[in-house]
Amino acid sequence: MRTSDKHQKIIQAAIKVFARKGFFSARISDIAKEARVADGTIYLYFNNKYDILISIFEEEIGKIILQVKLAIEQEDDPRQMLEVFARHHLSLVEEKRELAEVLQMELRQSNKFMKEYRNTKFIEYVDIISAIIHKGQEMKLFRADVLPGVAKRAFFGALDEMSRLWVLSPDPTYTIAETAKQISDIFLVGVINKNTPARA
Amino acid sequence: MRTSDKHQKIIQAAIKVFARKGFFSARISDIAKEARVADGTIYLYFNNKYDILISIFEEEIGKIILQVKLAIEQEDDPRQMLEVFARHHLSLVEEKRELAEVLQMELRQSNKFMKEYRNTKFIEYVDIISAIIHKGQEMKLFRADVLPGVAKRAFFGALDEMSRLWVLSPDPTYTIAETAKQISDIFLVGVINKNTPARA
DNA sequence: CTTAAAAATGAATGACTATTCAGATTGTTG
DNA sequence: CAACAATCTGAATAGTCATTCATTTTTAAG
Repeated sequence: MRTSDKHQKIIQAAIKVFARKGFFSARISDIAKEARVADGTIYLYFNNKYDILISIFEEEIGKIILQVKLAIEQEDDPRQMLEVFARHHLSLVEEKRELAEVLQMELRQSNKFMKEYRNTKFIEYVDIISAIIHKGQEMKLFRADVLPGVAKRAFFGALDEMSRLWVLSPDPTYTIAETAKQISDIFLVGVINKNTPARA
Repeated sequence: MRTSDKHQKIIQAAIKVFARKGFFSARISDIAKEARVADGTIYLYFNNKYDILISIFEEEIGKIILQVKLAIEQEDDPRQMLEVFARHHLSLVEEKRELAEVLQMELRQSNKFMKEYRNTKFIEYVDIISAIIHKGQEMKLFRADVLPGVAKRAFFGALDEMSRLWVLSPDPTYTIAETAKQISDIFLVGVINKNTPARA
């Protein structure tokens, strides 16, 4: 039967449960219950608990990358591209909150308990920013003395820290669009006030 | 006997073990072995495994806050203060790598498995940045339209993402001083190239 | 050198849960 | 409607470890 698609059902259940309890505290039986299947059924679709987490990373980040790349291709100004990336990244918290929680919390420390696993999808995601910065430098829009390896992390880190906050405690003080604009703005022109000389 | 100071010995051992295996995979017996005490001894000094982790957060972040505040007090220009903060934050990876790993990986997801625990020390740490930004705005050095709640997270996030990278895989491509300068620089004046008009 | 308190020990206990697999159920084919 | 295959089930297994506590060792006092 194709309509039930247990694989997908289990993945979605696992996202919910991992988001709620964290990977280690989540029980297989919790996931099974959430997915409305027997505990044993999970092992027909996944090798073990880690495998479920890895599948979430691979499959879900894969989808996100496709979407973001598509949105960025619509722009031709790197400055706009950064803002679009920012808006997409921040939107995730709103549109797929549970997935965002799992990626925020579990993805980062996955290296610690899954020694062999290299998360290439995640690298691919962050490298979208490198590409934008590189393009900006080629067009002489961005300073040449900006280190791309640092800048991409700075931009990503800024966005991600905001996501982390929102994931931990939703705060409607600033909207997504506003925050995306503000962060890309700071990144582009800085916080310095150019209208007033130093030693004001 | 005061010279042995088991409490401190256990904390230091726990930092090592948590850094190596992560909180959940770390066994109490691992920590005991590392600290050269019996398993049971740990429970004379801590209530349980979580309590060890919380003690690490409280005590070690406390020390860091003191140091950073002291260093920042030496400066009077907010722009310099940001760079000093950046250098301190990044230095942690080099000077206390194992502690940095634990804070990086476990602190962030602690809310997930310790529902009640609010990490006020961590908030206090990040708020050092708010204070700097606020001061910069008061002095009219920083733009007034910068949202302090976003800006402090953006700056902290940028730094922290670099730390995260270094913690995961030490990379001597850029030095700490260089990276600190670069990040505070981007934050202050942005990546835009002012010498060339747009549509270059 | 006692002796009592304090500190430390580590084997035993008790819970917990990922994973397995013998059997049940469901779907398919002729 | 067989008869077989594919899928699913969930109780049983097996291993792991945090925590306890009866006993031993160390320290301090008289």
